[in-house]
Amino acid sequence: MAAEYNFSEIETRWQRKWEQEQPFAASDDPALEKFYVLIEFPYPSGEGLHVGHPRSYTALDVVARKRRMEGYNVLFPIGWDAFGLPTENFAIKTGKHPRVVTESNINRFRKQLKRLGFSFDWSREINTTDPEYYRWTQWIFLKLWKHGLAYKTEMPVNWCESCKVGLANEEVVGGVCERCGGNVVRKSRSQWMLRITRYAERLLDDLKTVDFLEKIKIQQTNWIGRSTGAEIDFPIQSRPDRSMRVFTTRPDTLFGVTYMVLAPEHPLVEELLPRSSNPGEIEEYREAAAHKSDFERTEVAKEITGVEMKGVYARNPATGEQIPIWVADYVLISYGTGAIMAVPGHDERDWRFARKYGLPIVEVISGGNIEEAAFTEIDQGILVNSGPLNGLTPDVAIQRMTDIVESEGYGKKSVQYRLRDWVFSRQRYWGEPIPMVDCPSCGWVPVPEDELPLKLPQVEQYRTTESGESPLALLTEWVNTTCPKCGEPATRETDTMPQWAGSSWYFLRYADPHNDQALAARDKLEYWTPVDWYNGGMEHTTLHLLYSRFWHKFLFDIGVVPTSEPYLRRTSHGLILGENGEKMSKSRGNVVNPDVMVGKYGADAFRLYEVFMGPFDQPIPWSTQGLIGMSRFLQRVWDLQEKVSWEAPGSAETSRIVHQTIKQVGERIESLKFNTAVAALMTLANYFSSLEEIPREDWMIFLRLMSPFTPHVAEELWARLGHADQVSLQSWPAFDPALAAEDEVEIPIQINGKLRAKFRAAADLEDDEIRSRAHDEVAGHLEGRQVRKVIVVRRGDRNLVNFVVS
RNA sequence: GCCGGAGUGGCGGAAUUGGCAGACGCACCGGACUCAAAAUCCGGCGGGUGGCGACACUCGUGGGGGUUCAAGUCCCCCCUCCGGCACCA
Repeated sequence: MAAEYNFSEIETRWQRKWEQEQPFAASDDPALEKFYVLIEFPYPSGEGLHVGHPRSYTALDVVARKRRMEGYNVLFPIGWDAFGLPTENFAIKTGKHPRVVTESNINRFRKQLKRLGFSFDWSREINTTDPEYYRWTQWIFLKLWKHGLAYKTEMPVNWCESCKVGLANEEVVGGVCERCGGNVVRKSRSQWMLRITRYAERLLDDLKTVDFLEKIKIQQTNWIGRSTGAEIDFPIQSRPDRSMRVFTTRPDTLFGVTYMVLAPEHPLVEELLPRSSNPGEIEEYREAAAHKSDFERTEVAKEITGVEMKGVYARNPATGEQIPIWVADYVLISYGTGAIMAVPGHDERDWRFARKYGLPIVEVISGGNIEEAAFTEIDQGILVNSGPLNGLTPDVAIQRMTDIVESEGYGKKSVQYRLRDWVFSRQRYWGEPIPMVDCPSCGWVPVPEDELPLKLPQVEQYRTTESGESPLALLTEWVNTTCPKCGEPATRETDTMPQWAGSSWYFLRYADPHNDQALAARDKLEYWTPVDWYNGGMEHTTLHLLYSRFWHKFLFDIGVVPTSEPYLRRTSHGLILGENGEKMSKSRGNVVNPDVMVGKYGADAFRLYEVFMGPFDQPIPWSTQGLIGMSRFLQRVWDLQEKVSWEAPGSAETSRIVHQTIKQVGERIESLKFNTAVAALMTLANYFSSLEEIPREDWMIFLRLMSPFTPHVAEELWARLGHADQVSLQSWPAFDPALAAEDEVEIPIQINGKLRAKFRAAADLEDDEIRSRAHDEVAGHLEGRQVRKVIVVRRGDRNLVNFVVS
């Protein structure tokens, strides 16, 4: 009689062995074929591990373990994305240093992860808050600066009026402060920016070269938001030396322009103000627009407003017509040229605006009813009232007009991106200090590379100052320094980097985590990168993925990394919801604690449930009952070892099912269908339990297939067969199609598409034979009816006969 | 508003991409074991009609229409839910 299935004893024992022997450490041997599996490294929050974390980790652990068994040298690393707001907020509340808080959070996370038996290479653990790590984050920043990709400019920040704190965008929820619910306004501040827009085109085009889930590519594409069109100059009548440049995607509608609009922040407004007859009114409007928060600006979206610059006119370069100029905040300074030509007949917003202020609406494309609504279709209608464009379709007219403006010299083809430059400053304590010095005579001067890391100094308080500066600004002796260039007194930058900084390159550090000469040695990067398979949450598809691709492309350009894309394949997992189907949160009281679950049912059952619960990429509600089902399954598997026999002869049937399972499990892991991979294993186990004896060879195959999912129990059962080595270090079972093939198949018979009967036949039976056997089987149904056609389908194990009768 | 995803038993979900709808698991029901319960094992489990019965017929994948010998899967229209973006010219 075998011993009880004591999962906790078994799991602790194997985990201890792995801890001592480090069997999953990746070796830097270039002779081996490598495979780099990456999960998003966690933020070590004070709440500890969430049941959502292990969903992705287990899935990729399955992949990593399978690849190892397939003979690859697998790198499956782990680390900590440890800078960030919750820790800082906790520090503000308790006065504990964020470093101390971070350390204890990490210790807890590490312990929790180890308890789940992931095959991480713990020797490569990294931590973004470690000065030896952020030294290189700062180094990359200096390189960006040197190449003109970092600059400082006035930018609005989110400012909570009641907390007196600058907020990150993520902390502004519905226009109010996430923590106190106070009103958030925009304050202008000088901020560090990164020119990600310079990479917009490559970030977009290179998506074609990588294997990301289609929806991820679509989200990135939308986020980058490429628009092609033309820039056109409209001369200002009273200022012949000035013109107003607009961007439009519809140059074909140039003859329909009835007014122009400048964004309130547009510099031309200032210039033209004295020429207008109503400067006061315009000033007032600008003031009001400036004081609107983002929230108000979008809230008021339905109500479109503006003010005319009376007495100032532009001239339509195509028609020579005089057109009025308006200032309106539905035009954004940050997109295009900050100015538009308004075509109310064929743009929905312009139409609403024209209606409201009684501006003329001219039809230049027939096909709609511009009295009712703007006609915006691009694949319908014919150009009218448009001189040389008359009679063309809009798509042709767009090309024609672009050529005209170019040849006439008042415009040019133009591509605009919705992507904005990356606001890289945070007025926060718990982040990487930006290694720059402000010198009165030299301007911004980088801290010399050999002085990195520029360590985060000790402070008394962690809160952003009343004036909205980082807490570092209060450290006079730290702020006051000398200029690295001229040696004169200068001041340090006190802003820190956003949390996105450390995570934009961490996967490179894993290749060579202890290097103190470079972020990683070139040969190690050449060996390990790019990442072969990266999985993470959909919430990171836009920002993190884009930022890290941007940094990687930059590092490629300056010769630091060998490839221009960091990740070959990117997949994503769905959220785990509470049992009630709502998002898990403390306030909803539906949080499931992984420690409790692992304690009660074991890590193997927990892992198995994490991947079995449903389709990997979809949100799924948690079900503790479902987890209990997994623990029952493992108990049954444990009991099966009783039946394993050296003598059992093995049968064709058993081999067939075993080999079908090898195929299914393998394929389903590769295509992220972990839930059905587990189902196939269960089917095999159910089959085993119907046998009197299980042939030892077949059982060994089963254990190898199980081991990526439930490594502890698989090792234990493997060891109990008398093996001294580990099952996770065995090779992945080879699939033999000949053994998997059925020699007899069941053939369903349909009459007019309706199932009427089935029969069993040899798999190699001739079609004619099948037809006549099938005919006999359903003779009763066919009596008195005329068979018009017989369809026989023979496709692998998909067989079918259909009689079409009348 | 725009972009994406989804809608299948009481529940989570399968269905090799046009070929037997409901794999696998949960819940539930019945039986065995037990003094009893739990655990475990065996059996059942979409709806309807007929039959004591193995079974037969019939309806059934959000709704409506279509293509096809054959539709959960393809096409058109509509409804609902989830995620992302949102005055982007």
